[in-house]
Amino acid sequence: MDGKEKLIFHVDVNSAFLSFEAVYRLQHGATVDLRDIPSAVAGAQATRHGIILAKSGPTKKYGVRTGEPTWEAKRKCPHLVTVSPNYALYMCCHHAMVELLRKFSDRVQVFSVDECFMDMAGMPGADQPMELADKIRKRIKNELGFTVSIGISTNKLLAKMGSEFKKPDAVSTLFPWEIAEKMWPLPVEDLYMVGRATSFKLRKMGIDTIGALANCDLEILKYKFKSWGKLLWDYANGIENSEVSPPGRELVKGIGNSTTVHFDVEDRETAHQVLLSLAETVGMRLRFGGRHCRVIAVSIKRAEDLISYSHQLKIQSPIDSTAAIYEYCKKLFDEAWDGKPIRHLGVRVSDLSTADHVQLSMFEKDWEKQKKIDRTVDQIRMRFGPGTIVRSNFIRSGLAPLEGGLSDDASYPVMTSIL
DNA sequence: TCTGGGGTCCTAGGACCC
DNA sequence: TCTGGGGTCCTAGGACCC
Repeated sequence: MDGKEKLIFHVDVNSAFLSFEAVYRLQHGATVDLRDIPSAVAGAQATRHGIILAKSGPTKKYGVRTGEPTWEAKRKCPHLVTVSPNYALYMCCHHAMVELLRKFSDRVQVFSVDECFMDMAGMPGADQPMELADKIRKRIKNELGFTVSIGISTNKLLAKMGSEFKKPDAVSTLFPWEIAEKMWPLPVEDLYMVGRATSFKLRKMGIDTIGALANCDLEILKYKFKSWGKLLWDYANGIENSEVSPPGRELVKGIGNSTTVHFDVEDRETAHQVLLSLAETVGMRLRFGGRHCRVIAVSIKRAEDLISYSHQLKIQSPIDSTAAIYEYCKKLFDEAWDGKPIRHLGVRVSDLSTADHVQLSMFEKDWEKQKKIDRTVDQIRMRFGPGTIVRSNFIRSGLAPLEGGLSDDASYPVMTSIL
């Protein structure tokens, strides 16, 4: 803004979950490095969570993709070694990396569990960006044991695109004057924010590369894609100027919890039970964050065709109690459910407010008594662990009393359309 | 024993008001 | 009980990201 040249780094952990896992195992006496063999982090198939969450380099060669069902991956790669995810470990690695990065800049933006932006303008060594990035890369490798790819540029978008160029364990630049040479020849789906649907439409228009998109008539894009068109065109031309947001926390807009139940849910009571376990976690996270919500939503995924639908409700006065959330969830579910077997259920709250003073509407139930119960339960769970208090109706249900994690990974801001 | 779970933002359409 | 328009709020669904 003040005419000073910007310098942004994007740091991306290579095969994050798998690398974290590999390092941990080596530190605990493993003789094989998971990164050197066909391996993957995958959910448990028995509970129908069986998809590939991260894969090693050798696995990549078999054409295995992240997000693909484990059985399919094993068909492509019969000797695939799979390990279960360990989110607590990933958060440890994440924190360790952020801590290290903060030694190089006071402006580090956590972007996800494995990605950070760094504003390096004016930092020591910033006059030699390649050398500086290399120093960071080496320190992470030596001290933390995993490798990263770093992209260097003058804005976040270009830095992020740049970090894709060379991996693992590498530093690349994508300065504005390198866009035409380095970014424009790439297939259009390599551009950040061009997903399946957009890529399909662009290809149908004859736009196959990022360069073709960049040189397309902006008016045509705006006509076809509305506000998306402008964003796509800007990104293809390397235009993006958001700040590396400071460590201060951006407030989360919504809190959700959903689960694929390990059997098909075919009756209302069981569905309610699952909703309760989801509402418990959502409620706790809401209260730990000192927030209340005004919108409650339930989502349902059908077993037969995996199609999801949802139902939501906006209420007058903000709530944060588990019992209140659960009551609304039951109502929403009963109104929305088509009666067909369910694979997946979700609870999500939004329109959040800070909990300072909450006004009670005359027309809605007084949840004050429930709030005291919640608070007590929360305290006990915090002191003695989440499993110490379980609602009696869960004991013989075969369902987890608290669905979803309470780890603080969800509290990290996720990437949005505006970087 | 087929495909997870956590987010954000945008848009279309309907209800309702002036 | 004819016609038009603008604005806001709400809901459902779709797109994208990691």
